Amino acid sequence: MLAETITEGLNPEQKRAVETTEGPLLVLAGAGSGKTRVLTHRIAYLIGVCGIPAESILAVTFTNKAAGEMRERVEKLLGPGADGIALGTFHSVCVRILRRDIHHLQRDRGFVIYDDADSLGVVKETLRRHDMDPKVHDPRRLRWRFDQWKNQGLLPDQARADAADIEEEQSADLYATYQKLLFDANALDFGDILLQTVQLFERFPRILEYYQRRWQYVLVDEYQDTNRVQYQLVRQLAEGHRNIAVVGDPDQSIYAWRGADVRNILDFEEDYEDARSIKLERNYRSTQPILSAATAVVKNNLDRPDKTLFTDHDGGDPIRYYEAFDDRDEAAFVIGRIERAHREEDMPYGHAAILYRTNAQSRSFEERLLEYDIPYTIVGGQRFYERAEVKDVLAYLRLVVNPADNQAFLRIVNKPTRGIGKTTIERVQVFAQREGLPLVTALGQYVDTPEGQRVRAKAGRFLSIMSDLAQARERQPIHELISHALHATGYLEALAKEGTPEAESRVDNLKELVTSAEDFHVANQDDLDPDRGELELYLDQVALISDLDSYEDRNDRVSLMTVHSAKGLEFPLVFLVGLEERIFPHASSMRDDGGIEEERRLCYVAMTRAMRHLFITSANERRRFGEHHYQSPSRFLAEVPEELIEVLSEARRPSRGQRVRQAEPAPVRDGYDYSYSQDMGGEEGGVAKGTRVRHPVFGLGEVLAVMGDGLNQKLKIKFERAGVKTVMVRYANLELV
DNA sequence: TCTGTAGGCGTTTTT
DNA sequence: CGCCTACAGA
Repeated sequence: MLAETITEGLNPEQKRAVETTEGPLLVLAGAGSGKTRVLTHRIAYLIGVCGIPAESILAVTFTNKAAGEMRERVEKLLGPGADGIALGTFHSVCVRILRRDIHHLQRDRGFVIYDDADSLGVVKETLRRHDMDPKVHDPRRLRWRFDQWKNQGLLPDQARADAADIEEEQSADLYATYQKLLFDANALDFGDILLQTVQLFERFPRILEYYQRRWQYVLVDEYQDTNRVQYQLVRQLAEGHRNIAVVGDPDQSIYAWRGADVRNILDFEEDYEDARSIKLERNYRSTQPILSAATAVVKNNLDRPDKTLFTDHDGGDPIRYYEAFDDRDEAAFVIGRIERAHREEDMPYGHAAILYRTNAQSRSFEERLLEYDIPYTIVGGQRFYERAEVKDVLAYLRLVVNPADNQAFLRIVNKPTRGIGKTTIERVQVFAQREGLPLVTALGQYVDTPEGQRVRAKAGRFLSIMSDLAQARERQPIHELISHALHATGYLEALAKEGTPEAESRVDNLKELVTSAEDFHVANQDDLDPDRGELELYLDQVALISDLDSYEDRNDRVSLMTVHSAKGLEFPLVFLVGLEERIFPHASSMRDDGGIEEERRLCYVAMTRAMRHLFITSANERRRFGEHHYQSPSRFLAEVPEELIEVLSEARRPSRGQRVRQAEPAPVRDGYDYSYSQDMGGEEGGVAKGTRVRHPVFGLGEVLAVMGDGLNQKLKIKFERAGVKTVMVRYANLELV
């Protein structure tokens, strides 16, 4: 194949990045600078021009979507020659390694992958084993801590050795128990997948050598988002041949909270001496105003390498800013604009994206879109494979594959209810712990003990379902197996009996699951692993899939997603919403400078998603947790040069009558406080029994009773239309009448 | 043991 | 506000 065919159309820097095949290479690629292009052309160049076998190339990404896109584009360049490239996420690559070699760590190759919910269950079990109260020791927080340790590449004993205080030591002990429980369940959590791989390589150099020899060329995408373990893994694999190419952008490092360390990319040239580095600064995506605005914002970060993006796209709209009265007004504005562009300019709905900081913000937009009957997709939030009904069925299958999967067992022993309640389960747990058995096995033996007699018949039904499924698995393809399980377990029947709209939608989801399993079956027909059945492969896949991965950019739907999810995507028309202090930047990021800088990078990522039009909005008043909060526009807004912004309107607050106010501003309650809430109430406002007030929702009413004072003062009010309600003075937004 | 409901609590971002 | 858990009653 001719080198020119592959490098054609690349700019000089991109071309250099493609042709520099040997030795360590750092590509600093600004937003929209053709990063994926470089990666894919580089792979094609290695194979097509240098004659490197596809099998010798490893390319790692963070999302399956990025991996899929890359494979597609390489295939376009090479045709079927692209088969055999190891191309996947860090997690999927490591799972493949572990499926082959984890037995060296004295573990079973048939392990299951635990998701967040499963692992939270294990944390709770951990606390139980230590006789600790989950109310005192927050399970989520503990899990987060374990995860951080894993991200750092630390096993329990190392974590304990590094512990700064008694409390951390205690957590490290819990971590040890947690790992033991995972081990017993023959399960790995997300963090383990990476950590155990690094462990494997560290302890068995000969296995590492095998992979080093196999993958002569290693490419890493989004290198700025790698954490410690990922860094170690890359290092291990690149040792020896040192053909390591990493691509990334320090300005787009937005995963520090997950243990990512920008230093990995910033220090690359020191880590790998004689590394070459190439900067891609030409932007092919956005107009100049958008680029200038985004750059102006991120330039406020002190800790960043100098880099300026430029574009040939001359002209372009200024950024438009709308300050909304409240979240509903904000949604109305955004949807109105989308509708107008669709109607007047024939813009396909798929060209528009609404980006927000937190998932919870999607609601008001969703409502409005529904109202206007505009098609949309929400990426993230509740994931398909995390829906209760889907997880339930999958739990049956997981238990078939791996009887040690106690989380799966606990999830479905009594689902649908078959009379195996809490007491029975607790007894079985005790029995299992004493005998050192997995729970299913323990249940089988428990029913033969004298105290187990009572549940014998009920448990027998469950156990026979399990053995029926085990047999069905031998002869049925995955989608039929799932369908079989839905019937055999009585799951569908139970839902049908409910008859609620909710149950119906669950049935729909389960149908969709069967359909998608059939797709999987068809797609995987040819590469069957004799060692591992279809079911195992399927379970791996669903465990590692994310919502974004199944997101197809359909041309006819508005996209709604968090800024994090939007990384790597682009849209002609972008609405960056909720640009308010304490939302973006988020309140929890304000504890240290690093937090604010990460938020600022996040803002940069958000703005650079826009190709042609960028709208920014903020709302003065917002309901959160059902309470009213007042916030000021984000500091990031002030960082955009004035001449690049067109302000569309000043929000005016409707003023009717005197507001009920509290004399003193609210003291900050804690780090999470949204203290822009307007505090009202107290005697100063003149609220007393008999006072007539107006509530924004309930209308006119009369105060029946005043309860408490200060911040937590509540009023019992009899409303003319809404009846008697109790409201918190400081959130109710009352007016004196 | 199951089912319904009251109360508490939470939201940052995700492979 | 809405979800989940804990608890009470059947």
